[in-house]
Amino acid sequence: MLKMEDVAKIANVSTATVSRVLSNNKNVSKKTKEKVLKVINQLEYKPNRLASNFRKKTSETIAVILPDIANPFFSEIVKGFRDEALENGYHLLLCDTGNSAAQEKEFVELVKERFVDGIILATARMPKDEIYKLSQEIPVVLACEYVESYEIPTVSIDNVSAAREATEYLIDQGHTRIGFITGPLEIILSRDRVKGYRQALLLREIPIHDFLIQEGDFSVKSGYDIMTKFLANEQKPTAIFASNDEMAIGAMKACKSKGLRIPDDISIIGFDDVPISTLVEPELTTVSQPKYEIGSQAMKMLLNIIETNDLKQKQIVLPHKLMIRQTTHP
Amino acid sequence: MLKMEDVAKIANVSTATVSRVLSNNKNVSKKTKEKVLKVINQLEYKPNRLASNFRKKTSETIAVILPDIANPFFSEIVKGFRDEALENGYHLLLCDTGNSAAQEKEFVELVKERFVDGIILATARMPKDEIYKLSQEIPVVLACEYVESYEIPTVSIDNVSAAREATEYLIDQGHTRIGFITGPLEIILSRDRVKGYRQALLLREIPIHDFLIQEGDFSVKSGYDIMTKFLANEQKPTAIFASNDEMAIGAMKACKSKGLRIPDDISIIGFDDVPISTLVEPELTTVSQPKYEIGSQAMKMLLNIIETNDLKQKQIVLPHKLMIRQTTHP
DNA sequence: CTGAAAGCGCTTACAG
DNA sequence: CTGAAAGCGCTTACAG
Repeated sequence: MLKMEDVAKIANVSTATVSRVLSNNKNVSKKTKEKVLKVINQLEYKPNRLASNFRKKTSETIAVILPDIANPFFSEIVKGFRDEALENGYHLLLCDTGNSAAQEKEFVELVKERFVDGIILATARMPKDEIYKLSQEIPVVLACEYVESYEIPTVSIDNVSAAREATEYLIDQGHTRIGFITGPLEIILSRDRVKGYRQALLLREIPIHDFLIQEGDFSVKSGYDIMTKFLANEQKPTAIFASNDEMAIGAMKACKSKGLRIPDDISIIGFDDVPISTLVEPELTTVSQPKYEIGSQAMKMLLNIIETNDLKQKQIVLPHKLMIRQTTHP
Repeated sequence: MLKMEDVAKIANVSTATVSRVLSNNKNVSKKTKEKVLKVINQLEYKPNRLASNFRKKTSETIAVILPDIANPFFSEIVKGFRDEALENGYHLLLCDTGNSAAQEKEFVELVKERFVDGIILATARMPKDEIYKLSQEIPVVLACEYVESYEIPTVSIDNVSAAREATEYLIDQGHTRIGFITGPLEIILSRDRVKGYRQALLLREIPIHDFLIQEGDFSVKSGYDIMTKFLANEQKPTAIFASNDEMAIGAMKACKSKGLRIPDDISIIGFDDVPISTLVEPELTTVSQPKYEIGSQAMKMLLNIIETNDLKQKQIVLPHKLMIRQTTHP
């Protein structure tokens, strides 16, 4: 393997100069630069990244910690991360926690040792103050969730308002018994969506029944199971709002298996607008998030923190949109 | 940041000894080892991975190059990669080519500079001989595809036989005009599946019509468009075999929009058995691959090549299974 | 079993 | 604008 020394010798300059050329340092005369570049090309010299990273104490990689890469919601966000990172010469180290808080913690530790340049948490299960602590040690951006009262950089939609609007939409259609299938409550965005749901009922002076709020785990199965439980109750809900599309689809399955027609007998709204939501029948009404945008903006923000150490905008809130399709009346 | 030197000083040993303790080298007395470990724990010393990697010329990361992380087929395989890698102290550098051959090539180059310890190609768009060349430069395992006539390590199902069997299943049900929606033909596994389809027709002495073989790009939309084209033809197929589930689902949509009943008017078989296949209605009959297993075995093989430089088994073929559901008659 | 010392291939003050 | 030289924090023959 060729070293910088070899290049320097042939180009008749010092390794310092070669290094400067490679890093696009301005303190090199045009003539020298051209000469060195020519030798580099001829020799097909590739600098040793391991050495360079070690020397500069950077790895040019960003750790992305997320619950489940197989979840199409996250894979779309990851595309945003990736494009933005790659464009700036960074690579992604993907850490899939398998929805486990313990794994999440482990990854955070692992990743700190690895000298990644920054961390993106796409949804966090750890408590706010730990995220805050982490962000003091290493650049961190939280994607998909908004954290109040801390100076943690976040990129997300307004989950509270989004959930409130979807619930109000159901209320506008005359529903008063609206079942809410929430995601795991240790996750901030889950709590925010519950908050939005409750706000809507409160605003419209509709009584809140605890029984109508049930916690799932974002899987199709949990949606199915909870819906089955709802339907076994004598005071069945007439509409369902689920905190993600998978659970909504699980709920749809349960309704169909009981012979209920959607949306005539029961209305259903999901959250996220993942591709499956237009593949099921009827097509799912759902709250759409700008997934790719969340990803790219979060990465942009992180790289900005890393490179300038100056963060102008601490929190970005992106717009959401209720996609009215066929599981609710228009 | 603490260095090894600090630990050595306090423990009253040389850095060489500390390094040996850390790497679990046997040439350290039990007593010394304990002493050093104690100091390491007290000081909460973490070795600098960047330095260690540089020195050892390894990065302890594996590059995974795949077409599309958002595709649930790949995300399941990635889980297999990840679990196996993590268990052995390796991390994954995920490179999503966005289904582009050019991007794939770029990643290969990028990754070679990065000193990753090995590469997994989950499906390759580059020609066989380039894969072979690459595998001489750096440990490579090809996942999902089988390459004949080269010594490239692969982990896959037998795509030819799987496609043949699925086609024969349709023939057994009396179909003779079977439309085949293939994936991009630059991909080996696409060609293998076409091969299996043709073999089945040949074996059963059913004429092969070129018109019935159409190339999609693995997307729902391409399945929809091709199906629409099939249906516009006066000699419509009575059954469809698609090279992945997304295209099969696209085909289903097209059939439904024309008022065709599945499976009564037309039978459909997909490939891969991704989660959506049981969420659509009717549930999709499809060829199931052991996705997770493909991932973990491929990673195991790669790590084996890296660490022992000795590869006992060059090619692994895992079993597939036709999952008969509701888009075909039983 | 242990240590002294060289060296991995870069980058970066420093001096000119 | 350029070079000599130190040094990043480890690991690894080598010698004992």
